[in-house]
Amino acid sequence: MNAMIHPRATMALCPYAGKQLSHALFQGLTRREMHRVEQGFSKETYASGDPVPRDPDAMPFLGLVLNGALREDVRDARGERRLFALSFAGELLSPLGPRRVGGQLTALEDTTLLTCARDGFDVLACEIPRLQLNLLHLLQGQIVETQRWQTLLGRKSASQRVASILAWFHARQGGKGELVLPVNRAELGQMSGLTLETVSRQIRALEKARVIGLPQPTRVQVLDEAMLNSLTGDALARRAA
Amino acid sequence: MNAMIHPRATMALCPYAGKQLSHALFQGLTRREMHRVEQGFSKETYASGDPVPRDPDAMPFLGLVLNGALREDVRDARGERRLFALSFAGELLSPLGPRRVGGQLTALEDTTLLTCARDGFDVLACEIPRLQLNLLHLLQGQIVETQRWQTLLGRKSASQRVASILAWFHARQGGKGELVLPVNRAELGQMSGLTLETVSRQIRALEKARVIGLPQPTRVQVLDEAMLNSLTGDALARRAA
DNA sequence: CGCTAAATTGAGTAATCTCAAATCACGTGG
DNA sequence: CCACGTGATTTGAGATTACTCAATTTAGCG
Repeated sequence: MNAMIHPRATMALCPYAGKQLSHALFQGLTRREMHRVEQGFSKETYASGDPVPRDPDAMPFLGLVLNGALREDVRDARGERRLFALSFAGELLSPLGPRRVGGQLTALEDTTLLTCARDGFDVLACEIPRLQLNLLHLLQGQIVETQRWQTLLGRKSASQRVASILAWFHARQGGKGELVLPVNRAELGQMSGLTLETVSRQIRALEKARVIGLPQPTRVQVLDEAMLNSLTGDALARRAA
Repeated sequence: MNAMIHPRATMALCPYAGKQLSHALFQGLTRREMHRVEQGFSKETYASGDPVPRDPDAMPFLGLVLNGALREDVRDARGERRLFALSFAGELLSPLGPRRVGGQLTALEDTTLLTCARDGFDVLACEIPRLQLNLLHLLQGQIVETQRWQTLLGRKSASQRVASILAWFHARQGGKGELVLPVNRAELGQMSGLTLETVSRQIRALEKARVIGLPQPTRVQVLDEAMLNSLTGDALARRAA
């Protein structure tokens, strides 16, 4: 994307930045359609820590994370703000329409976001049926993803939850040998429904078991990927006919 | 999308049964569009306990529960079948596309289901933009619903989970004074991530606290709705500016 | 009236949380 | 470059919660 310096939350709009937009939402579109899409969407870049100035209540929108990562915080029953979800490159940013009260998006690293007002998207989708199909595919993926969390939160032990989250980050970051935890222990706990102490103990246990290395608290080397995956408790349970 | 006879499962197909199809998915459609819709969807009825003979893996479809209720079972990591979700009248039946391996739908009571193959729906949605908009609204609602479960499973105590589930059934069944639990204690436990014993103890505790009455194990009288709601732990947390 | 499955209850155990203290990581100023 | 301060992380110990296993009671049904 291009140069863009900003103190806090400056944000540049560039309807078409010269490079191809690449995202599953645009799969299979013709060049003409892509051109149309580029007019309807706007691209924004955020530096690490920048809030995304959007109020989905006021104006529903569709967001695509082109690269980087975002965190979504919600306000819980007691009014506390807590980490609710993370979105990585290639993902759809939250669903659409009004989000939970008090939701807030923040860039975790340098992030490029492609957004489009909900109304505008409806128009585009009518013109480009393929766009609609792609959106449904993405939403489906999102729901499957949510089900994974439901399993995690409902039926897993602390060690399985932590292994699952690490494996998830690992996969999201391309399966490299080393991954970076974009959130601290307390936030890992909020995501997994555990306390920060329990998260810490489980991570250390994985380190002591030589499943992971921990050169720094936020850096994790995956030493034994197979073991990590098996510790998630997600059996290979395919076909049990 | 027509005639199809099934071995087991009493189920009648009636492309158009004379009565108006009423569902949020069809809100705002013209009569002409409704006619088109009626051709694309098929209506099926199931008696209590009937399985819904669908393999979403083989043929993705969209399902609307017109009345009655369905349960969805999935196969967990150990290959065990367990209750995953319930769908009541007016709801969208699972999302779309491939479901988890081993998923199975079963009618909990006399149920009318309106279904449409995924491909057919895409065609319809192109013709009728409003249909697509409505679907997105429904999906959004579904995701919000899933988030509610995520909160329940991740951050609630046993008593809050049980209160939440009862309050949820209560709301789903129209908020009458008495509600019927369509599932047993073990299944309530599977939904809420608790054991059947814990569910039982919590329900009895609510009874002893005179929040609910329990004339029969599957019948619950809501004696103190306000108390029940407060016990869910979902604070009224609006605006805390 | 049995029979069977569901539900309840009890007692002991295991896992996780809470609270508190110690250690570590890292940026700042000397 | 190093001491210092702050916040994150780790560790420990005891309290709680929910689970497990077992026994008992209840509900539904022929």
